[in-house]
Amino acid sequence: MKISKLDRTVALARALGHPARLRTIAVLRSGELCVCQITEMLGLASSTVSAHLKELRQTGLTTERKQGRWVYVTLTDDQPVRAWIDSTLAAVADDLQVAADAALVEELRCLPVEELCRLGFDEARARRAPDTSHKGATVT
Amino acid sequence: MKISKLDRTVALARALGHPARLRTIAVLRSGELCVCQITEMLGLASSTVSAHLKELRQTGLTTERKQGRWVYVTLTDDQPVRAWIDSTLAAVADDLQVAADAALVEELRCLPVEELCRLGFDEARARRAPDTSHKGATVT
DNA sequence: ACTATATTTCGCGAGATGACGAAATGAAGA
DNA sequence: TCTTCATTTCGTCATCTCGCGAAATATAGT
Repeated sequence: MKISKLDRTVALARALGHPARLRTIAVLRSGELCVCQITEMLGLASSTVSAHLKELRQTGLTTERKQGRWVYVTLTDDQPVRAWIDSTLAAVADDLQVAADAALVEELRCLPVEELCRLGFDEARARRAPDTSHKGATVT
Repeated sequence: MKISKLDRTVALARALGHPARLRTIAVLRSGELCVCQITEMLGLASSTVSAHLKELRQTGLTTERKQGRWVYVTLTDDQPVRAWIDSTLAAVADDLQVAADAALVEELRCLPVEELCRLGFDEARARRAPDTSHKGATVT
């Protein structure tokens, strides 16, 4: 038997009911990201991030695309789901953490993915601009 | 320190991320209900229902009003939250379970609360219309 | 005061969740 | 083919969730 609308909606709500997943969805609004970029932003073990991304994918909130060694995550193009995401994220528009995430990701996009993955943000950035300092992803 | 927008939004999503709570919110759209009516609809132990209602209240999705021995639950009048609830519940508009809940609650409203609480739905209903049969709240 | 009873709180057990590190997988380049 | 390495899967552990019944709380009526 098919999954009911009720259960599907519950699953969607649960999926956004965790800070790491909500932050991920929020930051994906600016476009697709590599798994290593999301991992850097969240500051969690890659295995943990993988599990979160799996849940987002299985719930239908995101889709993934594999390109070489890297996996890129995008928001679903399902319109009703996108609309619901938007209405949920409206509440975090001016959240400090979400803003910090967006700013960090903006920087991450400037770095070559292979360097970010291999070295981590601080090292990769040092190669590009050795004199600036790094603010962590987590707001205190 | 105050709770962040992020954490509050996560809490809201989590609160709707359970069938019993989502069904409760859905059925409250038709107006306030007594705890015993919600308990009858969900078919769960009253202690369990009490815990669910506590979470909905603490998250700010509902408010409660005590009248004599009975506690009546209402949706919050906070407009942004109401809007988010509406956009979430749009997805379950045509769900079987949600429709069945609405129909059942329609009947429950016709019964005096004191009889429903004391006897349960079947007994209370038998007193009013001894020859009709009862469809359970749970869709199979 | 005493009883009846609607609801909440408490204590507990089974199962889900989320974190991690280690090991497995799979694609790119040498 | 052999190595490298981004990502996933697996095993484990601590914590949270959600169900229940029993006991506590609080209110109405006698």
